[in-house]
Amino acid sequence: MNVQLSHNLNLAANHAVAMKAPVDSRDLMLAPLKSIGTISRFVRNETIFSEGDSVNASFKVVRGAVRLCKVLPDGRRQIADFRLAGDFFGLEAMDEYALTAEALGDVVAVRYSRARLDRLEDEQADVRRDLMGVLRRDLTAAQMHLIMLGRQTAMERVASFLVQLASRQDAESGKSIEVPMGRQDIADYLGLTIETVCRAISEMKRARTIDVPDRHHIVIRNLAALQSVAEGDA
Amino acid sequence: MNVQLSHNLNLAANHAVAMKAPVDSRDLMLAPLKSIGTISRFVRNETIFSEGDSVNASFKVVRGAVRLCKVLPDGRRQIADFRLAGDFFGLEAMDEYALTAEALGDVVAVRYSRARLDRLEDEQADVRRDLMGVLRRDLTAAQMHLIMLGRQTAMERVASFLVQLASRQDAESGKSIEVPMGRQDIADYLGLTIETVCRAISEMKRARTIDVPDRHHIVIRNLAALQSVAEGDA
DNA sequence: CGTCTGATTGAGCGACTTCAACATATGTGG
DNA sequence: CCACATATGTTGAAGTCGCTCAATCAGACG
Repeated sequence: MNVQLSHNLNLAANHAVAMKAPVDSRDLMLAPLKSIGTISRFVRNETIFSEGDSVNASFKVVRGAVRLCKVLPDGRRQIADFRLAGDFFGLEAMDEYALTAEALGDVVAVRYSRARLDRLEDEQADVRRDLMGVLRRDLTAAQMHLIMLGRQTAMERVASFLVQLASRQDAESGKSIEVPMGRQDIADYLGLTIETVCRAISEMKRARTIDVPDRHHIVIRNLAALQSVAEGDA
Repeated sequence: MNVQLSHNLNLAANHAVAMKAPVDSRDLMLAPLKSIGTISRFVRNETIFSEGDSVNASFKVVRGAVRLCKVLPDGRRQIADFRLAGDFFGLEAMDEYALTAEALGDVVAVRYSRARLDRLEDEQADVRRDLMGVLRRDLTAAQMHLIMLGRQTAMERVASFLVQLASRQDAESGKSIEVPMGRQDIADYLGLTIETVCRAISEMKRARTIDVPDRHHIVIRNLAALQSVAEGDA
């Protein structure tokens, strides 16, 4: 199951693909880490760590999904990223976490003590090299997210988000994708209100681009059309 | 009304700190890099590398400033970050640059061949460890930028930006800060139009929070007030 | 000077938000 | 298993912040 990852990971120019690695590469990498990780479980909406906490561990999602967010004093919330099965989080923190990590649903994760992780990195050069690759990918994803928040319209953001999810789940036209987060989480990730997200989804439904059998599932009826909307091809 | 605990980070200040390496650490760290770097010069608006180019080098700014941006097919532009003296850039790229790097004015930079850099990292563990720290700081800065674009108003963004600049230049109330980029660059960094940036600056001028002797200099008359605006304390 | 580029200000508009009502799950105790 | 409660999602109507369009201004430079 755990095989050393070749670190020549391809990062496609494609926006959505750039945000997430191909699914099969996730479990392959970083076998040496297994020796120092311990399993942690979190229930729905449980806080894994909070902004400002001193850093003593990083994590990797095994099952479930996590949101990384920050809440402003007046309650405004922005989600920086979601972490799904196979993703690391808490890796970018220096001495204090800059973001809060919360379980979207029930979560199983591997916890890596920072002290042990640092030691392992010193001992095994390839561990640090691979983790550096993880940071690079996260930074590139954050930069793409910046463009979305700074310069895309509401429709474009929602379409981009769905393309991202679809890409992550290898879904083509006709397939159904799982949407583990609620509408409010999507809104906070996209820098919109929940109402605007709903209206965008409804409009795509009307345009026969997607179907929504239930809140947590969306059928991609026309992926090409979705991508066009995401890119602003009107 | 309750003042939040110290762990509730001031967004703008946090962002600024995340962007800023202590000045004296810049030249001290990564001394081994000196052996493999070569000096490059770029003129105002020259492209250093373009989105999609295959990666063969990373850089460190010696003098001047660089913008990292992406342009959408229809011309919309988002600046992901500015790099000032002492900052690395192009470090996050995997096999293709995801962003375009352009010289704001005339720029002197050190160019590190990726092949040599990779080799040096393999040979000297502390080089890779330090560069990982750079990536961590960049990622944290990008996450703070995300919050700004997703959840702050125009006034808050402009104020945050000025606080950032001031922090980077160790400026207190009464001091003047240098603004190396034009209004359009500021707008594209903040996800606003140039007009909105102008109006925000004018309003702060009217409120006696700042003075603008010329386009490339701003006097911070009341840093505390500026920070309040940045945090949305109305 | 006149020209050019970048910055500033004003007027009107539109996309997204806000506020409000309603709908659809999901869960709980009787 | 149903009645009710709560959370989450959807739709409509009205308001607002930031954008667009347009005119004017301020330096820089030949």
